Amino acid sequence: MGSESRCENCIIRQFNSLRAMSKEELKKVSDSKVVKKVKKGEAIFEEGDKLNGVFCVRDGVSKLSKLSSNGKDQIVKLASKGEVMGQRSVISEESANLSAVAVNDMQLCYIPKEVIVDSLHKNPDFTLEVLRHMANDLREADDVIVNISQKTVKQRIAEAFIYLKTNFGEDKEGYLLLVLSREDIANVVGTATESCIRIISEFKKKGLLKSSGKRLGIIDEKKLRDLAEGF
Amino acid sequence: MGSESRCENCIIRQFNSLRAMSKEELKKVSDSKVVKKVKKGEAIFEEGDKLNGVFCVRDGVSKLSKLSSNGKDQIVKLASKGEVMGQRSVISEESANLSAVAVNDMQLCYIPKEVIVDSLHKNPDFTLEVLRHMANDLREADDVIVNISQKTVKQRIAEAFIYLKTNFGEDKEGYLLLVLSREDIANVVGTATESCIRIISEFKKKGLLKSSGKRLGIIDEKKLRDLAEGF
DNA sequence: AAATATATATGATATTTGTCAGCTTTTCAA
DNA sequence: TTGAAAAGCTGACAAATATCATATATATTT
Repeated sequence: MGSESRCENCIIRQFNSLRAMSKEELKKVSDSKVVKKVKKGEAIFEEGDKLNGVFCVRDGVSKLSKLSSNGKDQIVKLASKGEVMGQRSVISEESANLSAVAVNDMQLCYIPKEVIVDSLHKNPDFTLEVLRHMANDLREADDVIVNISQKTVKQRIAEAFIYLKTNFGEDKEGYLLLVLSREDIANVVGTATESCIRIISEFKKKGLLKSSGKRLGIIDEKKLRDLAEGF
Repeated sequence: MGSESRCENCIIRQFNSLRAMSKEELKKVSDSKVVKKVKKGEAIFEEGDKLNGVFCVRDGVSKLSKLSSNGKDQIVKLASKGEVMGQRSVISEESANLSAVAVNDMQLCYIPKEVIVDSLHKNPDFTLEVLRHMANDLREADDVIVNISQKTVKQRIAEAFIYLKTNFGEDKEGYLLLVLSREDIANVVGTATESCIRIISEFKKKGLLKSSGKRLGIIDEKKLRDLAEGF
């Protein structure tokens, strides 16, 4: 087994709360973890599932969404390299409130909850680190609430593109690295797919966005930002 | 000083994360805390303030809201007896992302952050308890996101009344104990005040709600629930 | 009690957004 | 490669919601 498959040596850990674990704790995690490969479109877990562990994203992106009573999915968060999914459910000892589906091919480390829960009780540094991450998620969620209820669909779509660029980057040609379908973008923004398509078309016509195949790229970031702010 | 003014004896503590504190920790908290009285409409802290402590609600209700770029307030949470406000900012070492304003006359205990931060580093039981509360807030925030983006204003207002009844109760005459202005209800739901008033009027005409002065009461809870679910 | 301010109410209208239908393009597997 | 399925696109229309104007009721101050 290569040394990079040991959590102690995993660079990704630096980005999440596992960095606050001791050598011994990491050894336990590493010994009990299972590496999983998930293909684009496959589910990692579903709303209502009892999670017996958490998933640490090694590669790829997952959408965390919740089905509303009218049958539409609302994407609440996009989790990428370094993020830990399922923590909330394990901590609350509740079943998952969100579904996780792979947006592209993914590599995950599945860590059984026992070792996590054990550290939560014994290592305050780790617990505090998890708490800090959750505090950050909560602030982001509050921001999303304000945006969805106070901004127009056009503003939110403009904002979504800025978000995709700053969080997932773009290639040398200026296309967003994270490729989402129009439906997924609509589900992030909380609007109908057709409305989303219409506005993206409008942005293309106005020279704010460009597209090539299913890839989308930002041409005029400043104008998009202004739009998102309501100018 | 009456013994009920000592945190060790405070019943309210049973509802929040302070219950996981040791006797000694509570003694420290009690010695450093300051009781504050805030009148209806007064601000406790504002978005952007640096918080040097947290506020434990002893009595009354506070609205936690965020100003959007279009100048409207979005109420993200209503905090009542037992809840601790400002935790998130203290944990993240960031300035407040929300404003807190008293909805009615309030009594608060202000606890300097040092004693909280100290316990967060030393007492994993306490940290875990705070984490559990925050995990719960996060789940609630996710639910709000889905509701706001997928339900109609009418559904959300129906839901808001169910929420107000289950969380704050009603008097013997069947009026909600927590009295909110139509504007506040609109800001909880994320809609224009006029739209909110219109729908409340409609609900009154249909015999779902009743009003007397500024008090509002639920007449037909079942129909309200059905409405909220989209029937 | 009168005067003023604030909250609630309602109509008319404009804007935004969703829905349905049909069409074109792309993707993917047989 | 070719044909089915999925994704993207666009128009027409309907529904939901916001905005503006104005009226009335309620609360607050003088």
